[in-house]
Amino acid sequence: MNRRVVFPRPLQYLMAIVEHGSYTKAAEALHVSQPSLSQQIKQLEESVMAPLLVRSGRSVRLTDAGEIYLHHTRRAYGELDAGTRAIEDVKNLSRGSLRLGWTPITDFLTCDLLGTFSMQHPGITLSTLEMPADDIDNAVMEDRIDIGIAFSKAGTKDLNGKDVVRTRLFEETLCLAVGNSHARAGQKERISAAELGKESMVMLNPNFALRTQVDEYCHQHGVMPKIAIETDSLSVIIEMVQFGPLATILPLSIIKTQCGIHPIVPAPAIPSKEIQLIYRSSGYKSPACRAFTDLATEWAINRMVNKPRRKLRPCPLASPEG
Amino acid sequence: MNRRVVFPRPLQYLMAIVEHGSYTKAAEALHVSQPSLSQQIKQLEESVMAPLLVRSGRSVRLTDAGEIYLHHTRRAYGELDAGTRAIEDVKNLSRGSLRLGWTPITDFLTCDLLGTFSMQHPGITLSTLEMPADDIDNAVMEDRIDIGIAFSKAGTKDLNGKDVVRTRLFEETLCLAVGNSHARAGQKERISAAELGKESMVMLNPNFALRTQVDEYCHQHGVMPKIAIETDSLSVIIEMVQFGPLATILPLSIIKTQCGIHPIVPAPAIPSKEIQLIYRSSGYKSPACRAFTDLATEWAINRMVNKPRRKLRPCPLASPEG
DNA sequence: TCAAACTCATAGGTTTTCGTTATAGATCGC
DNA sequence: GCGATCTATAACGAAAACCTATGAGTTTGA
Repeated sequence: MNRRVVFPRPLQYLMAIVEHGSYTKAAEALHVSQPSLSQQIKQLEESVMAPLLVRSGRSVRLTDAGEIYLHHTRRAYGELDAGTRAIEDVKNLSRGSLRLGWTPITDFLTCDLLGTFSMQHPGITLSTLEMPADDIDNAVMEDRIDIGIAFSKAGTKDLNGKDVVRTRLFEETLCLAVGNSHARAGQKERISAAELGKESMVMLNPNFALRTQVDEYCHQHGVMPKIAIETDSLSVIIEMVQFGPLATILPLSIIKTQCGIHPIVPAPAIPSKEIQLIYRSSGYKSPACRAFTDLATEWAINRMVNKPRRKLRPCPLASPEG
Repeated sequence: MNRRVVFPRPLQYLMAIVEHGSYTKAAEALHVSQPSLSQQIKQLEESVMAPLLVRSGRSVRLTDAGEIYLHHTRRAYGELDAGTRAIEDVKNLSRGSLRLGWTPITDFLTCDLLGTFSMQHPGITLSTLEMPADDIDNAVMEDRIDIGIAFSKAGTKDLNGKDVVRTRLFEETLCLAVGNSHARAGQKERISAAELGKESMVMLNPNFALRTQVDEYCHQHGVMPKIAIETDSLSVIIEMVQFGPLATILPLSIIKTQCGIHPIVPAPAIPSKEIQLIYRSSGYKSPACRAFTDLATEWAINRMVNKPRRKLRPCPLASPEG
């Protein structure tokens, strides 16, 4: 009889009495006085409006009703016992869930992190939501997601007193990317802002942080980018660049992991952007959430070290590797 | 939230808070003050050593652990709720069990009663134990069976102060029984004790009440019965009589229900014996037990009225009929 | 058969738990 | 920022659970 399980005393007593076949023995086992059992059982019988135990001199036995009621009692006890053990599982990270929000860019950059986490904690159910960068802060605040992964927001209201906190994971430098058949394929030299303005580009929609970043860069250097195609799909961009004459601007590490596209570093570098973890600063953080933030920072450090990485087809949640 | 169900208050509160999404609303619904909920939930969280609810200003939400624990809580609640409803079933006789003890003779006389009961209360699980007449009283006292059906015991210690009571169901007259091929087949006249002593008989073992009864009768009339075969099986006896030259002595109603055997009434009648219901006088009687005794007395009365009955092969628990 | 031992039930007093009121701290909407 | 709303805390009172002492009924063993 586990004291740690929340369970009605009368029912614990009932089980113990049947188990020991005697009020007295059960009382000893439970470290309570025997009259306590008498009283509690009496009240229980009144509450269910039926006798549960027959006290016939030598032995205590179950009535018909008692037999059936005890069966349900035991099942209920097992259920609550399982409940407390399940809580342990949550604490151990052998159970739980984690809702992750990220953008169409950051998923490419961190899906490996997700794979690592999933492998380390196979019991945690991960669910990811792709969403615009602007939504992520709200989603965190409104508790639609536990953790967000996004680019740092451009200066505007960096920490507006809300209870979300953003921590740096790593930085990404932005490069021009061209395919194998592109005229600049294999170019080692850096490319100037002016030259960059001459390339036909496939780019993300202007509501992406990455796009506004590029637009600002071009504006600062007095060039007007030639946007051939706009899309909200990173896969589309990569596909177009891989097999066509169009260029694009993407984080360097994404370019490196994709087959058939090559980076060309711009001469005045495009200001690098921070990839950040976004989560509630105050309030409850589930064990899974805490574990994820811990793993993420650790992973970001290792990422700097093991820079060379295998080329991958775009595939969030792909097979994990260091 | 049913007050009649035995269930831990903290868990009832937890369910209500989640249901209403607020401590205050749950407190109103439960007709308790709001601080009660705060305290109980706090204690519950301490007892399971994990936060279950996140109070984040506007809304109250479940934590990861709370989600899982609530699931188990609801199941446990349902289990105990089902338990109290199951007790109602027992009282309604739509569930329950009844253990019946009888002898190899009385089962033939009352299996129709059993069939009737089973049909009236299909939810009651009947289990029958065939046992020597002498065991039945002990079995009732030791609560191995709920009800016994046996012949009245010959005078000896009729009611020896124990808490078993015997009530009369009906009486049986004992007759000589012969098969179709027997010399006396079809005899209408009564048979004297002396003539009876000349018949070769197949009889029950001497430890059966019926047998001792016959032995006494013979002794009183100064005849020595010719026992050709002794057995403890009534079926064997009937089989032997049906298809052989042997006779036997059996209750009249058994003879009447068997094909191919015929009764011959002895001239000084063998003292008739009472078939009795045996059960505990004091202590708990299950609803099923009570219902059975009620039905049995009613059935015994009707039995006297509808005397003619169909011929049956020996078959306890055969298809019921009036 | 009787007494000792054992069982559960009951009564009265004590401790613990639970519930309530009052109030403080925090958050949300205006 | 201020009022409204919600939860947490504190202190007190009510209810319950528990314990000791004792009684009634049974069983055991001499």
